[in-house]
Amino acid sequence: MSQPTPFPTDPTPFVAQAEIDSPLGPLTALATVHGLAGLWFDAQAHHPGAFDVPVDAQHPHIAAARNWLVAYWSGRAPEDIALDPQGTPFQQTVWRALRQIACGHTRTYGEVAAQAGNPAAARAAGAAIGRNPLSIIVPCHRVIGRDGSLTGYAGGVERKLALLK
Amino acid sequence: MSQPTPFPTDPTPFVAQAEIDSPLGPLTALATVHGLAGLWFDAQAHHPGAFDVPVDAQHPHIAAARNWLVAYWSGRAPEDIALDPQGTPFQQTVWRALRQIACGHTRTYGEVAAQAGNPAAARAAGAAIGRNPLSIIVPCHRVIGRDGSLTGYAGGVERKLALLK
DNA sequence: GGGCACAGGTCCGAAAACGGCCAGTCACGG
DNA sequence: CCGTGACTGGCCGTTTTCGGACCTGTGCCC
Repeated sequence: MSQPTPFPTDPTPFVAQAEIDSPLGPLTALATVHGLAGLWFDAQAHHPGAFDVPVDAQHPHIAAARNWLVAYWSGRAPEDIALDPQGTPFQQTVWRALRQIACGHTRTYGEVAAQAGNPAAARAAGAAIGRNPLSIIVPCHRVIGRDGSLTGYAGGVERKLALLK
Repeated sequence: MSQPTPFPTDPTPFVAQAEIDSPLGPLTALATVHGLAGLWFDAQAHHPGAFDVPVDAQHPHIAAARNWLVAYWSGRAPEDIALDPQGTPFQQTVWRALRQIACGHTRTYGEVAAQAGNPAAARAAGAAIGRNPLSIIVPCHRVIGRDGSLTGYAGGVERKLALLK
C-alpha cells in the first residue's frame, strides 16, 4: 500500500489526480477507473493530503468533473457524471441520500439519517457528511441543523453559505 | 440497569445464582431463563463480582449444572445441558469451538482461532478464552501454547493442570 | 546438531473516545 | 405567556487506543 489511504480499506485504487480552479478556491480532483473519487478544497478539514498518483488533467473522469463544475458555476444544470467515492457502507448510504437533495432545498441531519435507514443516527450522519469526499458535487452543504443553524462545513461555513446562494 | 454487567451490552438478564462446591473449590453459578450463563471459581481472574440476583439453588438450570458437575467429577460422561453465556459474537464463536474439544485432547490457541474463522487471531482467541464465563463446562483448560506450555488459566495454572488429569 | 530461554514483532478484538445531532429542561427577559 | 439561549443526556457509526492465556526467530548451552 503506497498511499496515505484516508479510507479504512481501500477497495479501488486511485489512478489520476489534477488541480481544478474554482470561484471559491482551487480544488484537487481524484479519480478511480470507475469515476470521480474525490474533490476537495485545498487545505480544507479532513483533507487527505497529497496522493502518490500521477497528475493527469486529461483523464476522462477528471475532465468530466471540470465540465460539471463549469456548468454548475455558470448556473446551468450539470449532467450526471460517474462517481466512485470510497467509504464504509453507512457512509455510502448517507452520501447517496445527499445526492437526492434537489438544488435550492435543504434537509436536516436527522432527515438524512432517516433516509439512510436509521432515524436515530443523526449524529453519525453528521460525521459521515463531514467525511464526504466529493465537495460541491455531493451537496453536503445543503444539510443544516434542525433549528436552521448551519452548524459546520469542512470547507468553512462561509463557503457553505456561498454555495447555498 | 442494576447489575455490575460484566458484558458490554446485556441482552439476556440473569435470573438466579447459587454456590456449588467442588473438589477444586467453591463455584458460583449464574443462570438466565435460557440456560447456564456463568460458572466461576470464587476469586478467580475476571470474576465478575457479586450479582444482584436472587439466590436459588433449586433453579432448573443451576440444578442441571450441579448434576453435570457431579457426573464429571465421578468420571462419568455428563449429559449436555442448556448454556447461555453472554459475550460478543467473536467470543461466542470461540467458546463454541472450545466445546468441540473432546475430553483428553488439547488444542493450540492458533487452532482454536482458525476454527473460529481467522487463523491469524490466535492472540485475540487467547483473550476470548480468558473471558470464558463457563469454567470446566466449556473446556478452556484444554487449550495450550503451540510449544505445549500451559501459558495461563484464569482459575490458576494449577487448576488447569488438575483438570487435564 | 538439538533443545531451551528470551525478547521482539505483529495482529486482533474490545473498550473508550469522538463528533457538522437532537430532544428535553430550565432560567430568564421581553 | 411565549420565545430564546444555555445546558444535559442519550444516540450511533467511526476512529483510536489498549492490552493480551501468541508466535517466531535468535542466541546460547549442552
